[in-house]
Amino acid sequence: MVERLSALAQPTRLGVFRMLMRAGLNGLPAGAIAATAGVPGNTMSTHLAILSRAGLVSARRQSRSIIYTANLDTIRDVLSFLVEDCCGGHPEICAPLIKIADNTCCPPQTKHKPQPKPKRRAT
Amino acid sequence: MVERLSALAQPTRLGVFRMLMRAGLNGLPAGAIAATAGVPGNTMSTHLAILSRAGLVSARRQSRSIIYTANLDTIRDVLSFLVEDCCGGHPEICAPLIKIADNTCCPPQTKHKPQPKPKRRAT
DNA sequence: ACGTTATTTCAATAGATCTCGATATATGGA
DNA sequence: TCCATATATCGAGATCTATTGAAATAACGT
Repeated sequence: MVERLSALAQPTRLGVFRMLMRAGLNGLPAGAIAATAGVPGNTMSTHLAILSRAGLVSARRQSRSIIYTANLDTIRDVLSFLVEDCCGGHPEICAPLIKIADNTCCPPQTKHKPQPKPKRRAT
Repeated sequence: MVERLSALAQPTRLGVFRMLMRAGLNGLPAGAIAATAGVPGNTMSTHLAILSRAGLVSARRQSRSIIYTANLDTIRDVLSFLVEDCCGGHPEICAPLIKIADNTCCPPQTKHKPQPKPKRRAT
């Protein structure tokens, strides 16, 4: 589990992981990922290997390209692990956590990204 | 966000975070946390400072002890960030993620939610 | 004030990680 | 086969992280 969190705890890799989450089942080839992230191919290859070793992404070859896809089951395990037993007999405490899936992951219909709420006035 | 994930990507700190998630609103004093984890006080203090700077835990003084508590809002943001836009128009793909809160965080046998969930069709 | 307990901060070292040039491997086409 | 494309692996230097002894700070009791 630490390996999985470590894999995500790096700016380039976190960006790649989210890119692949959005890309869905189709995934993306290594070259496109590197180009989008603005990182040399060999550097990205190292990062992808780390994500892959952590089980967060899967790779398949398609002709000359290697297509990477996010592994939903693994990320589910990571999230579950973090909130495991958090309620300790007081489910109401965890109410904020329960809304994650419905509000963020699979927003009802038109809603997509959570809009940044204006907390303070811009100066 | 990388700072938050980095804070969790270390065995001692991940253990402490989960310990505090289970401890709930009462939290635990630094000394007890260090003793339970089997780590010297100053080492644990460093780890707690990292979790605190990342916003994952909060600290309050109570007499001579410093009581640490997990910050549920922050961990919710972390989880949301990871699964953001994961569905890309195909909510069924994310079905595994939707079950996290209900199955792991607040298991059904102790379930007692403040408001019902008249939401999507479950399978 | 003094001593005791609880925790933090400082400083130094050991170890791990990030990046990228050079090189190697794999695929497809002529 | 030879060449071009796509990606992976190696190696080394720079940077970051983890740990802990020693010293500092904070609160309480006497």
